[in-house]
Amino acid sequence: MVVSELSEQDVNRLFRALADATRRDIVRRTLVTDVSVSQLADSYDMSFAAVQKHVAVLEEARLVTKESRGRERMVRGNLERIRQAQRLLDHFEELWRSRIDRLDILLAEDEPAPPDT
Amino acid sequence: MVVSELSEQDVNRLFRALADATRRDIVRRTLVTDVSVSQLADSYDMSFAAVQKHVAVLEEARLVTKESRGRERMVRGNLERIRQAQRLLDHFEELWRSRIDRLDILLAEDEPAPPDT
DNA sequence: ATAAACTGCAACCAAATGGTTGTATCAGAG
DNA sequence: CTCTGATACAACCATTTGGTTGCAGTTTAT
Repeated sequence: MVVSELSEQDVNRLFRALADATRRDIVRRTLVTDVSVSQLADSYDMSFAAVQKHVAVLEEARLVTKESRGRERMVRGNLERIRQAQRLLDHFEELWRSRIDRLDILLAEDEPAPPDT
Repeated sequence: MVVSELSEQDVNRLFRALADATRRDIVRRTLVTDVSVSQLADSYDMSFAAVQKHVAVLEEARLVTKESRGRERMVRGNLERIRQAQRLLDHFEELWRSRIDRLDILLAEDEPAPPDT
């Protein structure tokens, strides 16, 4: 189980960070190329401080990292975190498959349902 | 592009709905088997109304559907919505790949960068 | 017909979110 | 050294969120 690295709190932060269009856009841009905070701020119709807060949220969720370069902080998207989110969603798929399996078993049996677990 | 069905608002709701441990658990349970709202409420250490609100959030995000059965409302997880979330994350992966491609091009060239697009 | 179980919804509350402005720090340019 | 650009951070504010209690409406059971 590769996902056990993540606490429930971590998962909360991860999905919450993705639940904002500006932040998703920042992640997209910084996955393609490193961008400074002020470059990002120029792109959105809000204050520098607001963009900075979004970056901070993404950083706490570890969806981006920051690296000092002179007086700028370059923001870089962290693909590994995206992959962790994907793995979490994969688990939901597996659960769903288990429902199908249970149905199959029921259909294949003419005995009463087996003791649970 | 299969994801264009989703507005930014839809995506916000989708990820926000997933950003709560109780709601994720409800989705997991209702993906495996249909469960009534009161059965769900029994499982968590909060009021019935609180659980009902969580279900409502999931319903708005279309992560679950409800179906009347007698006096109960059976909650059923909607895998398709999970898959849409996965596709959204896949797009992030593709963007990241484009970064690599760009690097490859730069390394392979000794001419100045080609006109973009 | 009554009572009990299941649900929906409104009103309320504390805390978190997403934005603002203002001030301070820090690195680079003149 | 001084000015400017880039960032950080605090204080503040409106709205949303996640919880509560209370009440009303339906469906089932007695």
